[in-house]
Amino acid sequence: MYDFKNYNPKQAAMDETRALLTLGVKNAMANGTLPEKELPDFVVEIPNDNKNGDIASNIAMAGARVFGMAPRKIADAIVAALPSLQDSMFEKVEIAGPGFLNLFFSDAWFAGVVLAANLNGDAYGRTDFGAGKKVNVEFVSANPTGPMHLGNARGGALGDGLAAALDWAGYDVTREFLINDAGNQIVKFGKSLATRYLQIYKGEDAVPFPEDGYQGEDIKVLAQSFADDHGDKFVNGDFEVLQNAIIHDALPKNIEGLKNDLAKYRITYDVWFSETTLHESGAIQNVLDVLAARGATYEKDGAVWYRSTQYSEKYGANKNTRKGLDGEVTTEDKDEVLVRANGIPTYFAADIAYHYNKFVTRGFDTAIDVWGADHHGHVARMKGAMDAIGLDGEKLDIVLMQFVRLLQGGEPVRMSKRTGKAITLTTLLDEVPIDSARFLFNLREPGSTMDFDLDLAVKEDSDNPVYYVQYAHARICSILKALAADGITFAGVLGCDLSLLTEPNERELIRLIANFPSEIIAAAKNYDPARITRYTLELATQYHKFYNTCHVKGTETALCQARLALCNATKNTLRNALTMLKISVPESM
RNA sequence: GCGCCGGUAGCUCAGUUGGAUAGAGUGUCUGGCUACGAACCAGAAGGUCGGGGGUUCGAAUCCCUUCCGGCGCACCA
Repeated sequence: MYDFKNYNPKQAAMDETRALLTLGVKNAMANGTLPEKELPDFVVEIPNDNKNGDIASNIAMAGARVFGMAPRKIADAIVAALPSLQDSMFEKVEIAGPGFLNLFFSDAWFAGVVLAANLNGDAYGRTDFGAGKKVNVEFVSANPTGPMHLGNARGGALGDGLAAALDWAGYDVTREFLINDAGNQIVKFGKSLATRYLQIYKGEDAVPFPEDGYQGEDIKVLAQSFADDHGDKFVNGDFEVLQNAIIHDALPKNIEGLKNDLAKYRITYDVWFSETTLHESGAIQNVLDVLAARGATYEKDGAVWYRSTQYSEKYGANKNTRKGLDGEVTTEDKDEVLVRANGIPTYFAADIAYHYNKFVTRGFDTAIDVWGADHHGHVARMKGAMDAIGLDGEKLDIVLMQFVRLLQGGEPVRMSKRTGKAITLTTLLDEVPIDSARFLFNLREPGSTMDFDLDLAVKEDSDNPVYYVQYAHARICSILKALAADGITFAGVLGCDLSLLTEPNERELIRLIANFPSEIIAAAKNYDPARITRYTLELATQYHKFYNTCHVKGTETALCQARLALCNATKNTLRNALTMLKISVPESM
């Protein structure tokens, strides 16, 4: 009888409104109160103020020009021609203001929300919106040459939250980390390590440190560890032999460290993808061959170039423009090198091969990359490269994440990976509760720069919004316990008279619960999981308001049970939202 | 010079495909625990939506222009 699987109360109401109004217009045209014209585009929306209805439409205003009539007259004609609302989700329709049609939910709609949120339990919020399409979400992908920083903390919360939202919205999601274990930065890593190793035996002044080397303390620690295991046997040997040996020793340790830190941050990946495998398997060579065969490359100055300018233009790439000393502006193409004159492929070549692997080898419908804003110059040419190789650049979506500014004592703390003075993710997670970090880093949409207030994050009190949300859940659990102590238990939603839930704060709470599935879909569609975090704040706020105006304990049985059903619906929704974000859901605090 | 992302209350930020009186938190001020947890709630004050044009029934939202802040324009990744 009750099947609420995938039920999305908000969307259902909007769909029904559209169908009703469309039918109303058709009926009005059939009975002559509206002229026979093509149905205009119109909007169905939720008004800011529910005095203006639960659902509103501008159909009468949108049709003013087509029908050649005043909006209010059109509205009258449509309302008169509507079918009976008896079995609909609505109890009445009003005409208001310049011609808005405002629809008000019936008791049945409110009851349906409470039923769905109770009966669906830990699946409430899930929909089949994404129809099982395969989506790859790649995020963090920090260089294994050093510790992670605060940007990675934000990228982690963002990517993991996005993956969760997509999962709940009905996509088949793979979480992925690309290990950049090849290329120049690894060579630099090796040189830095080897130098530190030699300095241990010869003294710091005897062996100059590379100017562009990694300065961090972590390099010294890794070199010392290598020295502890192998002694001085590499000191007088070939530098490259030492370099390779020490990379081979240190890199797995760093990768293990990345995995541990991310696991502590509650991020577990489905795939850890090694860039080296692209070099070794011939995947890069294959991509170079395909691009060459399609005429997308040429040779110049001993290097292989890709015609980036030509392919990336449709994705918004621009040419280089320079202003000379004489004030004359010149423009030039910005083609990219794929294979250097020394025969080594660039990272760009590897990246094309990597995305080719995602789409062709592994068959993802969509690939989403979460990148720092400093990589935005790479976006257009990466998408263009997908077209160039015969795929579709539109299927590659890049989420650009703006920077994090760390605040401590109200002052910004500057970070720099090179000098090694940054606050690392490891340090952060030692100081800040994980719940707090995950919540705060996922509170802002990706496109805005965010401040991370360290003083606030470590606060375990009500200033910290995560506790406000968790407290709402603890309060619900507390009511259940208090009632159980009096011998009262929740008998289940099916026996409740949900039409008793008529207080404004009850209705408002139900409306918010109803939004949950739509909120997840919006987060998935807009690649903005921060919506979920903000939603938990709204829901907690409304629950606290309900709590202060509507008592559960001490009311007569039927109302008490109906309110228990509402509490349980809220509890399920809060728990599902927080669990999605991998934030804990305490029963008491 | 070219491009990307921002600019909304003192501060931090929401604002859905253009909709009705632009919202919330925080801070300031005033109230509410002898009924389920006061880590809460209610109320007050606080706005030229950076500026200027335009599009239309209607603009924080779309277009043009301009100012300010962050970032990017490598045979680096």
